[in-house]
Amino acid sequence: MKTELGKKLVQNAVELIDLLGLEQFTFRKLAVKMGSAEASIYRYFENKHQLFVYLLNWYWEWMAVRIDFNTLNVESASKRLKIVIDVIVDTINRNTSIDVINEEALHRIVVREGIKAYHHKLVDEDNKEGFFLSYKSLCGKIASIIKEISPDFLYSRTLASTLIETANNNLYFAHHLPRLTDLKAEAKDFSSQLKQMLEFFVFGVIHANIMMNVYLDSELKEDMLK
Amino acid sequence: MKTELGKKLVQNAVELIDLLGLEQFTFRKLAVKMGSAEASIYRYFENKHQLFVYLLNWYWEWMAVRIDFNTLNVESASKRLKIVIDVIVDTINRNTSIDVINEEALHRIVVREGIKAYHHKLVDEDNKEGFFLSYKSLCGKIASIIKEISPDFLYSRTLASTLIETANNNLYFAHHLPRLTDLKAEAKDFSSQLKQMLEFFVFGVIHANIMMNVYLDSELKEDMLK
DNA sequence: TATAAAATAATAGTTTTACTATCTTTTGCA
DNA sequence: TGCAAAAGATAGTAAAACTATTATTTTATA
Repeated sequence: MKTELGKKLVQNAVELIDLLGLEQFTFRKLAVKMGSAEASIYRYFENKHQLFVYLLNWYWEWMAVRIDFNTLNVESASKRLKIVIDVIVDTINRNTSIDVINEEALHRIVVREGIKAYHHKLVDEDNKEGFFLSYKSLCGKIASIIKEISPDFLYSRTLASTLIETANNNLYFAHHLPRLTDLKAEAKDFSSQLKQMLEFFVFGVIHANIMMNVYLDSELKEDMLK
Repeated sequence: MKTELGKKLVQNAVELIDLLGLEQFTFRKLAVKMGSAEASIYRYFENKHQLFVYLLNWYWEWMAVRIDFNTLNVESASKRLKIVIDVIVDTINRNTSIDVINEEALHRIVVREGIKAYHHKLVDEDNKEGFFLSYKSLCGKIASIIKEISPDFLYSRTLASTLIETANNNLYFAHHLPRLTDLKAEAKDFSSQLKQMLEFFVFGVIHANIMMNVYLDSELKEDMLK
């Protein structure tokens, strides 16, 4: 991101992956789009996978920054968690003339193909290299908010990663595999419906154990206990 | 699956994808392993992606059969849903001499790379071809059990797909990205811990609206409502 | 049973992708 | 001005993805 070519590279990579999909995207095509040479790109990234992971890290860190910015001075942990959901679901309006990265295009890439970064045979090697630190840190940030809301909640990390993945999945499903979700992509208030559903899921689970102790109907309680 | 070569192909494909990962797996390597020719494989499958989708469909249909078999004559919908969770999490002991498909290897493939089947640029084309009917039908089956438990629950499809994906994710995370889950892969009773967690999540969400009406503490209720 | 048609197998290609090597040119900047 | 680092141009290799062609076997039925 320090050199002109580096910026151009990342900018064009996001646009081209958004357009072609990760599988059809090649360094050669990127070079042609940029009016540059394939070999020049290899000076920045060893291969397509490393470029992809770089872009995802950029996204995850951008998310963390947006969460920090938007939750600053918000006392209530519950309110902060709701803001997290807003940040995950919404993309912001970007300033085309200033921004290097097209955040909306990158968001589409993340929703469609982000999981591929870590769902492969060589995850462990990648993980040792620190490829997923940003994602793990983002989940950690969300998990700690959950812990604030309910300190004795056992599954804060799982809930944090599930929140992110469920948000992206249902956005994707609504557009491409509608039978896998209850949301309708056509709905005018789709994004607020998605947020509402995520809040329902997240707060439902967080308060499940609290509520279990209150709601003493034996049959239901039995359902929830092993 | 009707011809000898077809069986050998599918059997060897599962073993090789398990071993190499989808990216490193090629038709040439498969042909060498089978002692057959690359072109012969192309007569069965147009390309690697179609073979992969075939294997996933086999898996999803196998899951549906196992669910039907194990929930037969089980009255309580809650109990049936728990059985669904058991079926998703556990792999069964296989009979090496009879089975064409190594279900444990296929399960590892699904957990690690199953999502790649539908997370790509050409989903819509694939979906039109009916590539994901088995998966959608499996989710539908689970969603209808959820509906039985709570007929006014709004998110049965989402919860069904989230259940499957969360089960696979947390199994995968525990082994490769432990900071993204609360479960410990080393734990002796790992699989029962995973089931317990999934039950907690699923029943927690299902009963969230019921319990909301009972648990009237205003602050918490406010948290859960938009 | 003979034989043509159809299905399957093996062989040998082509094209594209992923990556490397090498040399030349440009450019930032001391 | 000089010079090191970055970038560009060119050309290559190895493997992957896919195809066309020919050979062999199976099957269908006269």
